[in-house]
Amino acid sequence: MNKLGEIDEIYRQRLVKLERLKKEAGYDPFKVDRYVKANSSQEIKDRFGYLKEDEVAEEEVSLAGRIMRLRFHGKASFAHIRDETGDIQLYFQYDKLGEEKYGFFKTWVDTGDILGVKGFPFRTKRGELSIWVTDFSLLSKALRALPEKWHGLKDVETRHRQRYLDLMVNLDSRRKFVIRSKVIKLFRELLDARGFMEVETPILQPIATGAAAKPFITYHNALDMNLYLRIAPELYLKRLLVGGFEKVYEIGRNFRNEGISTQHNPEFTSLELYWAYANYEDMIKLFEDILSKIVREITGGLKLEYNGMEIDFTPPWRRITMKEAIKLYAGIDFDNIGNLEEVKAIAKSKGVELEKADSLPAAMFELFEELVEEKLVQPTFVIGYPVEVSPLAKRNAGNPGLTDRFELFIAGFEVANAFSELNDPIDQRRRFEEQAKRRERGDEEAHPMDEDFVRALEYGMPPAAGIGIGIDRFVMILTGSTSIREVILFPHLRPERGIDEDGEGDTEERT
RNA sequence: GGGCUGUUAGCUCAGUGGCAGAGCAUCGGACUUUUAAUCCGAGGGCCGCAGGUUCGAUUCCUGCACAGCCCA
Repeated sequence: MNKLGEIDEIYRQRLVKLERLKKEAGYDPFKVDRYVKANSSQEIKDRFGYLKEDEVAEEEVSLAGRIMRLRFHGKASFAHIRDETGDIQLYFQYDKLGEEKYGFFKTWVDTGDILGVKGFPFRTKRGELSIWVTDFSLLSKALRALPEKWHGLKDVETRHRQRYLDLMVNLDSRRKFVIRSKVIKLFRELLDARGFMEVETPILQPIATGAAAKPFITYHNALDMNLYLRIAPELYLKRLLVGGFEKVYEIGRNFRNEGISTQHNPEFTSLELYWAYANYEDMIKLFEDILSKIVREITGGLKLEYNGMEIDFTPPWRRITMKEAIKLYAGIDFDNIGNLEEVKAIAKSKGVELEKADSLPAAMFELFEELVEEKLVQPTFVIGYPVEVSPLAKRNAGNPGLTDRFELFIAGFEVANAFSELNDPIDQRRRFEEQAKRRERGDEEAHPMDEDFVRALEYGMPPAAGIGIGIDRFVMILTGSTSIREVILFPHLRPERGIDEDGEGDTEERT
């Protein structure tokens, strides 16, 4: 890896070159503060695609970007310049530019430099649309060498630590983040068009609730109190329904103090949405619609390939109860199981050690996570979640042991979690108390009591449905990424040796 | 947290118990339509870090760090 503070041969040469450039040519590339560019490489390729070989356009264009490759041939040279829209070839010719300008180019311009360019679009003898350069400005210099032009930058660690390098040279990586941005924009557009209002609720919370997860703890000096980074915005958004907003959503970061994996980053982005006077069935319809529209907008169709699986987003998507799913995929029929000991024995025979489960429904949920989730490749709404594992969801009218909840699975992992919201303050208090008992027994992920939230429900919350969607995971599926780190610009990594190492242990000095 | 694998030049990678290698990149030279341009020449290394074994370790062993994958 190209370490911070490390002076290699190329760096040293470039430093000397920069000093010579300032002295001998009287030019400081870092003093340039703007460049008027009228065009982009993609626009030029689109507009002048009609040019035949050796044909030169009459219109002069200007663009700017990074020099990715350079080929000097005596008195004529080629380069490829990359801007946000892609690459285009530049042709520098002695006769066109004159001795001084051509000499400047040959002497001072390196790969990696940022160049502003004016010239005429033309097509070369070999058929590549290019710019016949009439003038250029060196806008910034690169002191470090670009990664190799053919193999590029492959090292995953460097790609994540130095994302700027990854984005510079790996166009597929750029593509993924463009898609990510578009997906978030599409959510906003589709929700705003349906009358939903985007809101912002606290990230620093006095108690961390709304999900089963361990929070990060931080400290507020002036208030002399601990605060938690939110694990979910859920309870604040529901307070807004109590307050009278009927359709709200929040797109933002949640923080969970848990392990890191290809599907988990300590901070991740969710969309949470609450919809008064609707139930979870309405939510299923809404998100079948919205998600399939996004898939179509991004990929141009409703089918896509992910990790060797073909996934078909054509609605309606399959619905299955958790009990049916376990019967179908794990061969365990809960209708024929009488007690916890029995299910633990069956689970063991399937190679699953039920550790946390202290009730039949909890065992069912754990078996589902262990044996079924990964098999749900096509978009599938799993319904019929036990009330024990759904402390914020409304009970099913016909079966009070179950809740009106669904989770959406795609490609074998959970993408969304939704339910008809529990709005009975008495039941909510009881369920918080049940969770509190779990905490006392050592379950750090159980919900703490939120007295103010219960008080809010006591004023009356309309019946409502809510949903939380993992944006990162959805983007993984849309971009064909098998690791969440591929769709997070700066994923969490341990400190790099010799760089941010001193970030540990000196917190006192920074207060 | 556990297991496996990896860490060698700016990048991508070979390699060996006995002088550290290639391609690209870089530097010098030639070349006025190239496409991984070509040709001639040159420089560049804490072989992740720390110990151990050995006459000798980049190589073998142990520990540590970081990363990737799998499992929990």
